[in-house]
Amino acid sequence: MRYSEMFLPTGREVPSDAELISHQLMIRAGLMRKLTSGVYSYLPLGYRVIRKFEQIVREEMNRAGAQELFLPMVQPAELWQESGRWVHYGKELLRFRDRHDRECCLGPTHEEVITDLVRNEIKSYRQLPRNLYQIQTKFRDEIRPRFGVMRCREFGMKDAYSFDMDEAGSEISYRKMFDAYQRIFTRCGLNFRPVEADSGSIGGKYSHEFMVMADSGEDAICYCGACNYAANLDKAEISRPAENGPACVTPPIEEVNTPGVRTIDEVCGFLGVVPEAVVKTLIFSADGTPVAVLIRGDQEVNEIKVKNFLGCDLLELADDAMIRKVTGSPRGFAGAVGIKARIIADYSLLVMADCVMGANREDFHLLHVKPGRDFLIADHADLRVVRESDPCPRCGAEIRFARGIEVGHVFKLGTKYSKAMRAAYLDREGHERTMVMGCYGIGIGRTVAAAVEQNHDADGIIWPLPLAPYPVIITPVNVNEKALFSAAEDLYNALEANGMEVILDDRDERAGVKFKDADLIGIPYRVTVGPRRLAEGKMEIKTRRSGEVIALPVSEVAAFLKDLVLRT
RNA sequence: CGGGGCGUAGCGCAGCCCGGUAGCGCGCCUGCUUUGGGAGCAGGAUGUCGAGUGUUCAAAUCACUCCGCCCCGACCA
Repeated sequence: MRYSEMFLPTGREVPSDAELISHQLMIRAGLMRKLTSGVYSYLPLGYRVIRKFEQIVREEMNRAGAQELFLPMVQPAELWQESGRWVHYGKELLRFRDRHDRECCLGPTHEEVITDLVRNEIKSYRQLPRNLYQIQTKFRDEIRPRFGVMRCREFGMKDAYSFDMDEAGSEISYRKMFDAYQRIFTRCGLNFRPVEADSGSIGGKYSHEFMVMADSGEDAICYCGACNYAANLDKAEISRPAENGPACVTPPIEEVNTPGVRTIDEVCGFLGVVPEAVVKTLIFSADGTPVAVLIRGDQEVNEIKVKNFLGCDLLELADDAMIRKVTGSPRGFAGAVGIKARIIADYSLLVMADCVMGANREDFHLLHVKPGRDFLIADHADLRVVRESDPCPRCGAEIRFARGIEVGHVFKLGTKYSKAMRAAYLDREGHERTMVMGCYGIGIGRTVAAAVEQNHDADGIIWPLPLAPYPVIITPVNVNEKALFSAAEDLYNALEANGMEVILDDRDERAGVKFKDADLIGIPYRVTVGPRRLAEGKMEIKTRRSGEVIALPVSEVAAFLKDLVLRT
């Protein structure tokens, strides 16, 4: 393509509303433009990158035995009512009514539609397993879109759904997708890591997220330096302590006056104790029922773990009214002794035998409280947020923290949707059985943004070759020098004849301008056609990533480039 | 939704406190010179100052309302 004919608006100014470097560069390099909050247009150059990535995704999905289809974006409310998500999905689901006043929504994901399709068409074990996928636009009315295409409302996603006869089959399907994802992100040249994850509102048994490592990533992950354990911080497990508490003699409970002392810090300062000796009592509302969660004073409750442990739909910190109801006191003095709520405790309580906690009485705390003696704990569980000092739950080695961008997620759904929507088949014996499902997503635009986040320098984007919109740009230094320009054109024609995607920067601009633009848009190889080298019968090839320059005889350039580009 | 910030030319911004003339840099158009890392000179075009209402002889500037965008918290590919 001739640059002069391209729709490629580049800019030298950093857009004022872009925070992340990938967002800034994607705007400056003319890859995309914002239409409205969380909604973006891809320009020709950006769309090329998108299509490159989609092609890699397609190839690997097909290789893994999945089949591509295309599902509707507009979906009827009935399906969502059937799965139960019409109520549970919340405001992210964009709902509207058509002219007949029928309730509809824009698909934020497609479990309902695919399950409906499959249950209508697949009736026999002979037709299983199946894995169906699509690359489609999703709409999620995000609370707060940000970071450009990284977290937007309308976005492209590859979503795949597997249907198996049983759990064992589903495990195999899951593994295939896991492996396909490894290949996809490896082919893109990304530094990534699969981590164990919480399955969130999509539901299901367990899942892995694929994280592109980036300090700017929204997700915190931890991983083990010794074994291959890695998990989202929300999910990271903490082992149950080995010992069952110190065998000390705990003095009887003592109630002390602590006027206005509410927080752990204040309690420690007032009573002269360390946070490790204090028990924090948090009152949660689990689907409206109060639950007291106990944890050591220096530690933090992981609400996702609490939610999963309780199996509730909505978990939030209790309001003042509920706190007063179960503790008989205002916020800040809750404790386990005499509380009118179910008590669950983090494992950290197992080894506490003489602790400080709220007295459920305004301006009072208790000393020398012993769990088991002074109150009963219904359940102990892993309920806290991991810390860097925690050992790896698998091998006990040191754990490390990092940040990442979630570009893919694989879920084992079990029978959550197939049961609710009655997706069943007849087995060999003629018995009706429920299909076992899995679902597998990849954020298309987000992966591209993550690639930019991970591959750029002060001059702009550095595309990994497999994602590059064009692998090569030819830059004649002066288009007004006939011999020079026609040498550039000859090379351009030769490469195009070879089926290569190449830009000829035929603009009547100064060389510096063209170099800056070529760097900004991140083309991996730039051929500079200038008078000095051409006088020697040579052209220069500059590698964007390394900055390395080599000069080759004009006659060898085309073959050399073809080799470079096809080698990968 | 709660908290904070911003809206003036295609982009980045100044002007607003203290009301009276809309400005700078980049980009864009024309011409000449220039041509290996964002050229120089000369000339030129471009604005319902986010929208509405009010105060005033007079509003980008003051007041109120609304809208949009961005950032910090609860969601997820």
